[in-house]
Amino acid sequence: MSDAAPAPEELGLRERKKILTRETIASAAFELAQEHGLDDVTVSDIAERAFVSPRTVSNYFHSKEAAIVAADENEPMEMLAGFEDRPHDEPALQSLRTVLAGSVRSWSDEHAQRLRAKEQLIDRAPALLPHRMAQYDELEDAIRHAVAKRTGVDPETDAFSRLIAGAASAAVKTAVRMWMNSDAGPDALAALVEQSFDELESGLHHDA
Amino acid sequence: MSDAAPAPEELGLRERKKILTRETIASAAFELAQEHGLDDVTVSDIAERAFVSPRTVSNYFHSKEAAIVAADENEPMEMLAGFEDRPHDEPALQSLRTVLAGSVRSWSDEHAQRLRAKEQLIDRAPALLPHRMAQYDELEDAIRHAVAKRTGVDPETDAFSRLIAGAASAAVKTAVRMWMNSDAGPDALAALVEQSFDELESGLHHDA
DNA sequence: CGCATTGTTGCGTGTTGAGCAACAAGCGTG
DNA sequence: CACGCTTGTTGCTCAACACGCAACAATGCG
Repeated sequence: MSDAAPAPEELGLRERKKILTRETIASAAFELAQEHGLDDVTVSDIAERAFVSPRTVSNYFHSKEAAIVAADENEPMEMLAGFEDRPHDEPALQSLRTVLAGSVRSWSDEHAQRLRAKEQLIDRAPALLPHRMAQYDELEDAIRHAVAKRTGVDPETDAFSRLIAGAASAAVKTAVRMWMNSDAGPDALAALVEQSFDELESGLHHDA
Repeated sequence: MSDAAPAPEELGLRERKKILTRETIASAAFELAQEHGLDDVTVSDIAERAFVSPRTVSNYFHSKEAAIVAADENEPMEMLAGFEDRPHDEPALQSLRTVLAGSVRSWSDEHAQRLRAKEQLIDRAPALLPHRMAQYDELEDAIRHAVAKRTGVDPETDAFSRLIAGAASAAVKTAVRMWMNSDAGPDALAALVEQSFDELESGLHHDA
């Protein structure tokens, strides 16, 4: 579950199949919701398009909403890849700025476009919002653990890692919200992320 | 019944009754979940304890989870009462610090205790987490609109109000998480809120 | 004091989430 | 390479749920 440092990422066939199934279900759910609207999609519909049984859909997600929101989502751990390699004397906020902006910038145009569409769908179907918020919470958790690990503190009891994780997550969220109604690509999103981090670094004084 | 309802305004009887019903249902839901665990509570149980029909529970909340999380919740607008009265030349972050910390400090010990219990319950029942995150999002929205209103910008397109709202919300969340496993009162929570805002103001440099 | 408005309730229905047991598809070991 | 162990998938079943609808009751207003 929580890959520490070891590199052995040779996944068995089983694991890969599971991941593929999960992605297929999520994509099917998202596409259907986009086509017919959230209320006119059932788990049976999703199952059918994903070539699995309805029961299997339930095995992967507690609800169709969770499945929809999971589509094309970036693993928080992937978003933070490279954080450990940053110089440890660099301020954490700056490391996060570099890594997160870089991660966003590496997205393909297609991936970015799907994420934009997903954000727009969530705005149209408010029932999805809690689940998206939970995803930001996962990102926040990943950041928090990464920061705590670097500074050698307990992620549960350390206030600073919590706060910086929340702030960094808010920076990403802000950038996404600003970007989602434009027609710009990943580069523009990355620039917005950097801009948000700049304001955080300067203590959120309005002139930024 | 069990709650000292904060509905002091001169609302019609109808409005007050609705608010009371909502609070009664939410409290019933929370108490039952605390007593028996989330999975062993049905909407019928909740309805029974709240002296309403199951159908009415559905009228107020889309799910029992939403009802549970709504218990003893502070209206975001109330949390921000007084923000408009702060001097307009004061940095927004400082105004928020004062208002939010003050709001938290004014809570009764009982209210604080119930909120703590709710946080603990949410940790035990992860299915509640998305809904709590959505509540933080509501707080964030309220902050965003308040800040945008003061500076006269469009809350939808202005990046700064989004970011500061997210950061302030993260400050509150951080404080609550740090506080929830202690046995301290509202004053201690308020102090933690102020501490988080201090770190935000100083640009999140670790020495804070 | 009626009439319009609006909250509450019961009913019916399509959907959901999950436990269970059977089956099949990886996987490890000898 | 074949056997058994582990684990993902499926169909079945059922309690619970969300919600539209229409009747009813309480409130608010003129």
